[in-house]
Amino acid sequence: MAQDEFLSNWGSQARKGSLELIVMASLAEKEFYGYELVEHLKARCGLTVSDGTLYAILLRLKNEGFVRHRWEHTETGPARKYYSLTKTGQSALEGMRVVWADIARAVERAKNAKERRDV
Amino acid sequence: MAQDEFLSNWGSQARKGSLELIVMASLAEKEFYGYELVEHLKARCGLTVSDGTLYAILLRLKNEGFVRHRWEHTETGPARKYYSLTKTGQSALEGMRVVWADIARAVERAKNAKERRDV
DNA sequence: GCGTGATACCTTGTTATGCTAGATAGCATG
DNA sequence: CATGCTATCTAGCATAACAAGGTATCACGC
Repeated sequence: MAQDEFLSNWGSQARKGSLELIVMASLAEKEFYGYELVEHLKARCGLTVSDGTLYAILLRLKNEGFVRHRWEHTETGPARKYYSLTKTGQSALEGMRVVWADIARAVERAKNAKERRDV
Repeated sequence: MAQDEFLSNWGSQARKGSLELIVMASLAEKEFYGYELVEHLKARCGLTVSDGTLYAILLRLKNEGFVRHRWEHTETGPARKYYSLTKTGQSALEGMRVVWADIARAVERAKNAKERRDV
């Protein structure tokens, strides 16, 4: 595999899970509809996510009971499905933040092992 | 799904990719043999990884040309396969660190969105 | 009315990775 | 020769990101 191709693929794998956390953290901030969230993630987090990926995540979160949605009609286009975080979702988000912090810490430790050993 | 079960499963997903980065960063520090690495990750990074997971990673990294290995016989037990990072692996590790930093930054931004918006 | 484009939602199939559970094998001790 | 510790490797499963495509609404030009 070419180096660029490897990195691209590895990035997809490394994003697993983190996207769910990012979506839930965003919904904890305010309501979003799907299409809006795609643009939000690009502008705010520098993440280019395809809408197919995002809708799959929202569906999973809904099946888990972490988000709910309400329809809102518009006069300038198709209706929008606004998502918001449930109480269960907020509680799950707390747990996910802890797990993520553990992973991030493990990566930091491994990355800085050499420097810290020299101290 | 129970909350604990969800978190456990989500953690597995979120670890994807990060383990490869952690292993390569560890090998950049010094040589390891597989079994040793399992204990190293537990002690140093607080990560409990099964050996099956680790050997699969090492095999993939070897197929990519990121690590090489040498056998070393012992007198107190079975032979050990010592892994070390190749030049290609070092270069890939640099790229992975950049990608990981992007992901970590995106998560941090999403997590802190509320606070920062209030500033 | 009819095509084009923008908005907005959803589905399907592929692929890669971590996890569980097992298999194999050397050495030491009783 | 059975048990336990070390050490490596394999097979099958579940899950999430991604690409590609489909459906439907509204506005605009012709």
